Amino acid sequence: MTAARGRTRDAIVEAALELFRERGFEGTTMRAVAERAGVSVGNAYYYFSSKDELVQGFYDQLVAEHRALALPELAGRTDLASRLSVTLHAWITAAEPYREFAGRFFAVAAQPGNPLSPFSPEAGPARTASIDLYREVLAGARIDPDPELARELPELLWLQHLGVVLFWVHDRSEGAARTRLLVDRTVPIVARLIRLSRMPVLRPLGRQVVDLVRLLRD
Amino acid sequence: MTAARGRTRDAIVEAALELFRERGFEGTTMRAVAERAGVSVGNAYYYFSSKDELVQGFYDQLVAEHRALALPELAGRTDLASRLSVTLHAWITAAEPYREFAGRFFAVAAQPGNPLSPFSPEAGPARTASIDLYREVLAGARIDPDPELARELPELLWLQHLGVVLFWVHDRSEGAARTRLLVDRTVPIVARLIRLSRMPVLRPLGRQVVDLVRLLRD
DNA sequence: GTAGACTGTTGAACACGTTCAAATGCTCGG
DNA sequence: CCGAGCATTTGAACGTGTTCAACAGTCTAC
Repeated sequence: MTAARGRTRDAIVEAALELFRERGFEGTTMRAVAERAGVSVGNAYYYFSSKDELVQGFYDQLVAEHRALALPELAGRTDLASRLSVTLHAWITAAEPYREFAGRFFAVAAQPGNPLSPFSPEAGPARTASIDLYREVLAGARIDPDPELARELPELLWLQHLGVVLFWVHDRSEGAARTRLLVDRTVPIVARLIRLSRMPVLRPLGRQVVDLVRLLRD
Repeated sequence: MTAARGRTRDAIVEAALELFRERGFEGTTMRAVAERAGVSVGNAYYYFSSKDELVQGFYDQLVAEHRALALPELAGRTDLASRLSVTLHAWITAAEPYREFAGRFFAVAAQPGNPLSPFSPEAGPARTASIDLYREVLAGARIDPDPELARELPELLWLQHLGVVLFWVHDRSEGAARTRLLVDRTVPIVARLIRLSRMPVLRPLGRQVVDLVRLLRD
């Protein structure tokens, strides 16, 4: 019975997200998730092979919220620096409610081989969605970078995004103020580098960076 | 009895490192550590407040081994790119025996607030030692970077080092071949950027980077 | 030398993530 | 309608990291 299957699954995810918000990741026990979802512990494990896997739902949701928040801000802007800026700030805003347990969560995700790692196959859809957003950020900007570099730029901007996330996770400042400052400082550097990428002196550098990204991707 | 205290502590660290090597981090139980060290479980917790904390010993040892391996290679070299290269390759060599459990370990270390985080106060000595090594890497090279930038370069190179470590943790290739490739591709980029840092067009960029590092450091 | 305090040590007990054999419900060919 | 096969569900049980009340050993002050 597929409908029932879906209902049970959804109930478990919903209960988990609620509890994560209420008590954080560590503070949430599988027994509590099962109880709130109205199922047995074993049943939760029938659908999710580990506690870690329960947060994939949160993962997907965050990407969607980020997009929903960023797109309206992007409309009408053509300057790359400002497009990048609103996109990164939108992420910080979208992630805000999860700050407390995000640390633990991202630590889990940082584990190699973990399905929650942003580089894992399982996270492929969420990763692609995120990279695509940066593709749109670039598409709407009046820029004219080195063409070779241009092809890798969405992925490069996504890597910048990951860097911001990494910083955010460690950021304990009120309202993630330091992360916002980091964004404000980083964005002009990146925008300037992209603008300069056509300069003859920097051409070889651009090529090296392109090679590097391709190596990273396999 | 300070001597006994030290002896017990050492026995626990030693047992832990042995077992980590034999069975990995996850495969090592606190009960096994305590048994091999000839103490009770509770006693192990008297000295180390968690299993995670047991790996601080490994941390310190690795930094020392890295230095010991890098210094002889550095002697006689004056080209920055090659000095950077041998230093990073030396780290990969030093870390090789711990590849299997390093993933779990670094995941723990990536957790904000965790004493094992490279940014934590507890890891201060190991961090300083590592940054100092890069200070020496720079000191022995014939380079002439923007002076403002020069002051932040050791820390910047250490950040590059962290990036390599992060990649290495996820690298499953034979003999960490991909990480070595990454180093070979990254080092020329960094060396070129430093060389170019005096160029007028790049001056403002250098300043922005310096500001950024200072922000990161608090 | 002894009382008291402090340091070091013990192992049973706890809460948790996870597993698994067994029970229950569901589907579909006959 | 039956029953065989499959999907779903259960909760007790296991092994783990961690805690804690109790005990033992050592030092200090008198």
